[in-house]
Amino acid sequence: MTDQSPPPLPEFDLLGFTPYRLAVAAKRTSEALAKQYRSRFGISIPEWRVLVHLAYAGNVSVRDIEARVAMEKYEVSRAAKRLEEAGLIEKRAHQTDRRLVDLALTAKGRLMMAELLPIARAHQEALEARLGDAFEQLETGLEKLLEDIEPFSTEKQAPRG
Amino acid sequence: MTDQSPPPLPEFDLLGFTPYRLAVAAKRTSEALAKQYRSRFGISIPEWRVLVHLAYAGNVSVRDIEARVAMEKYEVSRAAKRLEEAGLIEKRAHQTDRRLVDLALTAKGRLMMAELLPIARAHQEALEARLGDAFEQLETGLEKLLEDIEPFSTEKQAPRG
DNA sequence: GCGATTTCATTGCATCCGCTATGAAATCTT
DNA sequence: AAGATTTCATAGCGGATGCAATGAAATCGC
Repeated sequence: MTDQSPPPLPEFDLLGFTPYRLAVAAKRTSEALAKQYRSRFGISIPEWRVLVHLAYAGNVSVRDIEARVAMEKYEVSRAAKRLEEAGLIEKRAHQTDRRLVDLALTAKGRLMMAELLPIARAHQEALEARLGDAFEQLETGLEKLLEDIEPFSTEKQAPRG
Repeated sequence: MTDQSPPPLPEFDLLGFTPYRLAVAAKRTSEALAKQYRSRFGISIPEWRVLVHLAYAGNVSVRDIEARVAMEKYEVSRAAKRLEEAGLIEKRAHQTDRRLVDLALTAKGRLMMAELLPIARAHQEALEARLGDAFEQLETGLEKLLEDIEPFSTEKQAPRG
């Protein structure tokens, strides 16, 4: 006789699945802020990441940003293109290595960041306040989770000043 | 005299910014698995989420899945469309409410899930093992972070068995 | 020093995504 | 019980994303 009843599937709890939980948490924590970035300043998350990096790293190439921030090269490239079109950053050819493109904030970009950064900071503080003690725990977990991906600049850090 | 030096920007550490860290963590933990889903089974993350839900929730509508899993209605709808085209799920009109679409795994879908679920489970276990004690901490943090979004079924739970 | 290889950045293409509008069916209102 | 409102699912459209291919410049190997 052929078996009519389907074979039982192994139990699996999606809501307890760590990759899922992290994805939801990431979306949840960035949603409100990303909406502000977009509606008030017209920038996306990849663009925001590039801007933040430029805000405290001076002139850097696409490659540098890719290495530091968890972004693919083409993401950086496209973000940079849009930011340049918006007049927020400038691209300049590198002095000695003409393959590299040096990125830097324009005055307009700096002004915008001067407005944006405190908002992000406040967001972070609100988040920490809401989590209370749980924030430390979250951090411990994230630290461990990211530990062998975080120390980006293992081989490429020399060229940077 | 005009001020030539740019105004100093407030300090901001992107690498310590929780939304950023969560995004990286989410990407990192799902990357390897998602690649397998895609290359070996041809399914995306939204599709995977729908499948998992169907695997242990029997017949459900798009609306049900939207309520349980953190997905928008149109994401579920499109995932369902692709899954139907792939022969992994079946859509049927609901008995009494013809607006609803009941989704259910096909035999083919069940077979695939029987293969997929143990892989996901092993992935979770490997992750927990790698994190060690830090896993509990991560969980505590995530729990708190998600707490007021997690209890989905507040109003719509009655219809489900 | 010159061709082969590698590195850096961008782009083409196909797909995917988010938002909004649409259509269909049920429920509410009077 | 008929019209207005709400709920459910999908489709259209513009833009974003991922991947692989391309182009340009530097470095390597002989």
